[in-house]
Amino acid sequence: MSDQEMTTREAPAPKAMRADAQRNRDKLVEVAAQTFAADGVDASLEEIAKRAGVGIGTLYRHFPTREHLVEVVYRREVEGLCHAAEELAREHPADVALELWMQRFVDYIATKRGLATSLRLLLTTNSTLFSDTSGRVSGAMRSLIEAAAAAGKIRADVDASDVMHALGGIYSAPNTPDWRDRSGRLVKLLMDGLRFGAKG
Amino acid sequence: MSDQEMTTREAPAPKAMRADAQRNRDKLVEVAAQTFAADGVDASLEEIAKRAGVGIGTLYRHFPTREHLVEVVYRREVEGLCHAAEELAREHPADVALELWMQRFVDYIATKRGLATSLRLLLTTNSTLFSDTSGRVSGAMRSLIEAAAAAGKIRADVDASDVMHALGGIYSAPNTPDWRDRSGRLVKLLMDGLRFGAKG
DNA sequence: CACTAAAACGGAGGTGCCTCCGTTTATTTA
DNA sequence: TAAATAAACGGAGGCACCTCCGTTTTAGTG
Repeated sequence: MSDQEMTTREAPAPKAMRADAQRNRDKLVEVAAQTFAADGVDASLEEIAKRAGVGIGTLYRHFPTREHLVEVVYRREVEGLCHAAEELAREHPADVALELWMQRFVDYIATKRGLATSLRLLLTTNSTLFSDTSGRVSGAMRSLIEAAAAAGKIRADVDASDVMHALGGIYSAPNTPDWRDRSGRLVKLLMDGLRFGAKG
Repeated sequence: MSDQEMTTREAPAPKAMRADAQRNRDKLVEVAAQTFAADGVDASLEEIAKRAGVGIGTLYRHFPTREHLVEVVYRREVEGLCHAAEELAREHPADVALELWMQRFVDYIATKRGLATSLRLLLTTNSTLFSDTSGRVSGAMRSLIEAAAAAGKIRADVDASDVMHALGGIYSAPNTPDWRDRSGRLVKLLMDGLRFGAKG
């Protein structure tokens, strides 16, 4: 009711932000996402500020603690994953969309694993973080699966929670160097299983 | 069976330690305990090393992370508390011993509250830490209560878990400046309740 | 004792954290 | 458009972390 802004980009306060502030903030999140992915969540904040082309003071004004920044990056990741689900569904056959999305889901898991360590403390206070994001993710997965089943591309006797459960092994797998490859094979294997007996 | 040492002082490895190493280690723990109590668990490690009269390198050799040091200090605290129970029981009438011990228990709680924050991360991996120490503490309390009850100094229809429960309020009380005083009054009040109806 | 190997010491140095405040820039007002 | 004001910028500076390695000390051995 009282919203006055159309720019619904991620903003900490509902108050409108100055243009340069918004620009810098977006750039910081962008760079932080890349850097965390590449170097882990312990990456230097000064390095992130430098790569984003702003001073360290600016980074700290927007994100008072490292955890704040990590949380925003994580939420953005979830956002991207859910958005990708819609996009893939629009541009590919339902079963292909599902497979491509699951491949991307693997990356998300990797991120989540990395962040979980650094957010463990935060989670004790702000416990809604993981629960509501994982709700959104499984919602996205559900849409893809139902669409694929409705199109007869995969069997109809499974649901999102079954698939999520089948992917559970990714979570517990140790951080071996070939982790990613193995996860990719797991996804392919799972897709074969899903396709087998389609329209049956 | 294979123990070769009598010096059962807190030592990380069963291997005998060089005399100077042991000396420095003990001093560090001693100083760290004081400093953490005075300045909180975020106290500067370099400051602790300096006060202990050793180089920062020595501190890190003995305690690779801050958490290691905090944990050792905490265990020492528990040790002291349990030892105090025996000593007080030896030197005072049973009810006085119990009261004095509970006063000291208040300090222990304060320490534990402070450490809990910094150990929260550690606790997820090493979850035996709090469970086994609190087991020892409640054991000490039980001895004192049973002795006092057996001597007819306090009523016999309460046990350690009742008293622990009654002291629970200390835990949740906010960090007001008069926290300590109020806790002291709570202990006195509780003792009056325990004494009332003794030998009844 | 003198000698030696192994263990422990310690602090310089390189890096990151975070605050503080003088400077710059966007927005509002006249 | 120009001036005024509020907001944001940015980096110097001070402090703490932690590693690395040359120096010192201890505990055996002849």
